[in-house]
Amino acid sequence: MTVKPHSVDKSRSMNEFKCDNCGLLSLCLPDGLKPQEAEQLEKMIEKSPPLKKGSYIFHQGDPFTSIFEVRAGSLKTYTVTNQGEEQITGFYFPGDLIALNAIDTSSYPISAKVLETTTVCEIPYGQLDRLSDQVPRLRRQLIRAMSKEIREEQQMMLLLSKKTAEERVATFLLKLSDRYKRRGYSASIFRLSMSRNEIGNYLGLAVETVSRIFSRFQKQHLIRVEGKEIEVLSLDTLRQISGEIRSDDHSADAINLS
Amino acid sequence: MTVKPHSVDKSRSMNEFKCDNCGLLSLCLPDGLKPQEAEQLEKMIEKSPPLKKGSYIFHQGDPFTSIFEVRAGSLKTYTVTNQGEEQITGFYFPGDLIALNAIDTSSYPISAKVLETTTVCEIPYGQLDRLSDQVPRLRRQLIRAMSKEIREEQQMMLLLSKKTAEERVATFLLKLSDRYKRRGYSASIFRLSMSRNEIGNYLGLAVETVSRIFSRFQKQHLIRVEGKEIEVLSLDTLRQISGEIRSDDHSADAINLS
DNA sequence: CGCATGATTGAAGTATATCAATAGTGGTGG
DNA sequence: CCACCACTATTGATATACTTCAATCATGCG
Repeated sequence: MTVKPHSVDKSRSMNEFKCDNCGLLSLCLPDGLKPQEAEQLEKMIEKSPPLKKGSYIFHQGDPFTSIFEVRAGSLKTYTVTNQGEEQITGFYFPGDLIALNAIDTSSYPISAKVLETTTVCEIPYGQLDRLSDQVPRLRRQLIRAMSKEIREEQQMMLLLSKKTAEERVATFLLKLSDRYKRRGYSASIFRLSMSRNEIGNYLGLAVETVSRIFSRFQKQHLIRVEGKEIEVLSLDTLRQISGEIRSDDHSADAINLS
Repeated sequence: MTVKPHSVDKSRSMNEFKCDNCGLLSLCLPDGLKPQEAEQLEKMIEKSPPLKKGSYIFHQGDPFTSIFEVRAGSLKTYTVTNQGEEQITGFYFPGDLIALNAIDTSSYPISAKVLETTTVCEIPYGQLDRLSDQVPRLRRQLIRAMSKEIREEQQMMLLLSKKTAEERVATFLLKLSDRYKRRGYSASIFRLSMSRNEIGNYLGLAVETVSRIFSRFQKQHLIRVEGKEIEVLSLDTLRQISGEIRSDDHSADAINLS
């Protein structure tokens, strides 16, 4: 099932794949690159064949060679503790970059496992690094992506350290909703590509707790759950529960003191 | 008490400060820079006067201008939730870089508050970014530092999500020990610059729990606590408790134990 | 020095985990 | 295409690690 980085199919026919809508150029590189720069980048990138659910992009401990970008589908990354427990460190969707945490190491500190049929782009880091010398914009985009990742993980620390189970689940659903929305999909109806178990693992909760809270939210008509299908019925209420008030901009928002 | 970034004293006499032992050149930039490169970097960096305990390097929401490096002392960074709760995201010691999470934002997403008399170097990011164009090594070091930060936060996620209170405290002490050791101080005797409250906040525990576990560890002769003074009596046992077995080869790639 | 703040220790409460049992899903091969 | 089986999800009952509340003790700063 494992697909090693180097085993990514390099024999794709030319032009079958264009980086035009590649995340490193769009989502991850919002400023865009000049056509010429884009071409250089494109040359070094290899697109994987569709990877089946359960296959690995890389395993924890594998020698680090490349970062990856999700093109389609979704995946999870996780570390394994010495006790053999798995801790999911993130879920990734099209446009997201993976393995930014491996850049200054010799081997991947996490595993990346595909949640549904997924394609990724492999970006050999050595080449990216070299190209960065010539294309400052590329370097900037990489740094931006990393900075963002740091912030998101700090948000996770806050979630894991301070939030109740309900707040966690609400936050999780909102985050998903937002990510789908940014990608042009519905913000209110989507399909969870991860299991309840994986959600619980990620959120620091038992499966049963996740399940119970889904049921509770459904009873309160905040969401409609049907297996992996989720419909968010009240983003606003969910936002209140999540503890992220996010008053969009007029942020004079009073302290919501309880 | 607040010291805004722009208010950092720029009127220091020349040569009172040398970057030779600056973390961006040493700890954070292990490969080192060529003398000429170092000089360029040095020119843009402003060293703060000693900042007193309780003062701020920057506040959450302040416009982002610079990253900072701790030169002496220590500080904490934290976010504030909408409910007004504080979540500490990290403790920083000499050589550590702060505000790597702000690079792609217009304002600092965290506050940085000094825990004891501390000096920092201010590195205006615009200038650093420009210099990075000319000095690839600099860019690489920045990226390395960020990659490492991402990994450390993932370790924190694991800690917060999977570890028991005892494991958390043990892990915390080991991490501190390791950081002091790397800086040339004793790995077994050191002074906690943060309060029990701050430790608890960081580890996702109540103060009382931290206190109790300190007492318990002391009773088991794993540590000796006397206020803020800590002596680690059995690194090995602590390591076992921490859940990070680390088959201890003193590796460069050491488990980035958080 | 003295008082506010931080630390410790004990007792009681609670959110969530764990255990357990049932129900639902989806993938596979006959 | 259906039937089967393993896996995943749901729901309830019980257990527990940690929090919260409370009271005392220590510390260090003005």
